[in-house]
Amino acid sequence: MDNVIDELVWRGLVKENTEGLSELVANEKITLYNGFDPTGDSLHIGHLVPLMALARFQRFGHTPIALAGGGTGMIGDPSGKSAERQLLDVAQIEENVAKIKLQLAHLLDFDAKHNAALLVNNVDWLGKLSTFDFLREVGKHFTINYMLAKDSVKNRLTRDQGISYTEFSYMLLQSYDFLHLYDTYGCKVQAGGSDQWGNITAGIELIRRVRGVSAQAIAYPLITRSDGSKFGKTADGESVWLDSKKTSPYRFYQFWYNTDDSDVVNYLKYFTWLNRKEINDLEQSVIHHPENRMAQIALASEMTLMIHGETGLQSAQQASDVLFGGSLDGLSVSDIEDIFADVPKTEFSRALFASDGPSMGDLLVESGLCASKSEARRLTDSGGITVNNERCNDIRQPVGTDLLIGGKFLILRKGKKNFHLVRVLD
RNA sequence: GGGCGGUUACCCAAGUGGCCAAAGGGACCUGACUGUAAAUCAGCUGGCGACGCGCCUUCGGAGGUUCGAAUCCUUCACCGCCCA
Repeated sequence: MDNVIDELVWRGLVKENTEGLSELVANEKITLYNGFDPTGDSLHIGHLVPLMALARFQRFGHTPIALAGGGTGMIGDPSGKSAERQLLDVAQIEENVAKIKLQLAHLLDFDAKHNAALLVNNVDWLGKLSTFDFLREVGKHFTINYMLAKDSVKNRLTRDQGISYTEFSYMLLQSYDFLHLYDTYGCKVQAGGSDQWGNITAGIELIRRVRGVSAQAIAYPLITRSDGSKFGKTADGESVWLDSKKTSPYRFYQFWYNTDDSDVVNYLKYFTWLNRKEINDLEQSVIHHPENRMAQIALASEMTLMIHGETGLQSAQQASDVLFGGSLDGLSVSDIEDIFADVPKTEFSRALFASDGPSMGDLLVESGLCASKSEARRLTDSGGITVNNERCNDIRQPVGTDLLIGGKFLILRKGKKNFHLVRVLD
């Protein structure tokens, strides 16, 4: 495959694109950018589609720019939002951008010889832009009619809360970003999620008017799951972060491993570096031997390796093998420490276990595995609780030191997948 | 500003004096089956306890009537519709 656009089309990543895009990309090594909001101090897997796409452009010799919306983040993009957003302060955003750069380095090559990726922050130029200049250089080129016609604005106009002048102006700032990057880096292509299309085309419009150049754009589809639920959240509704402190490598691995059969091939295309043949083989495997889950394993491994490295992948796999493979027999104390490093844990003092020890119910609640004693009782009665892989039938059962593995650990499990390590401190 | 209707648990939604910790549906959680899937079936979903039984806290907020209030009254707040 010699054209990045064909590659992206095959991967199902092109939702919209401007007409001249293929030709431009085929004829020259371009510089393109994709913006993202530094609203948190970590990226999550929802950011992966555009970032992986940038990385693919880079592998085809193009130069990617990741634009942190430090300035626009202080304004709030109305796209896809039903209500006015909270404004962030400068210091917070700076801090977020610094942390995010470390994560970007897993995906983009900032040290490449010819086409090193760039990370820029639009507060650097938007912060200097005076209202006066803004109105003369940007505002002058847009009619209100044009702006009102954008979906992001239209949707908000029909709502009671309306839209503030600030958010209404967002598309102009994003347009100015594009113009600035064109002037500074010769950046001719903007990429983004399809919800950004309105803002992106506004930028193309601005460049056409003030520079007479036809800039190009590509928009990625919104990633959906076959059952219609939102991609990127765990079962309990939490985001899956790239930061190992927020989402452990084990949980990260498990997230991908649990992908539905009907989604897994698409995800391999969207998120991994596996090539056409490898993915086709995995697709066959899903069709003929779904129970082997070769595709899920490949997906989970590739993603964990990319984000958490060799060590992260190993510990995630080892933990998964032990936790879902069965027996805890024969594991040493240090094995357990390693394997359960990624599992939530609680530490208790040895004194607590002195006499008969606490009751199972207390332990379940104290460890946070169950929200209340009522819940602990319900789950125990229905057989959903195990201690050291032995089913527990009575929450009043005292837990003495004799149950501790290696005199130190207790492995609590709720249902099939929720593990919790109890560690006794001397 | 005036009139009417509404506010119930995670969400939708019954309930209009005691049998109400509150129907039903969705969603979640757990069990069985399985492939750490999907589908299906079952159970469960305020809290505490001596757990087939009792207690405590909940029906927008605050007061009140009553032996007894989600249910009646007063008042406040918010939402919807109609009239100005």
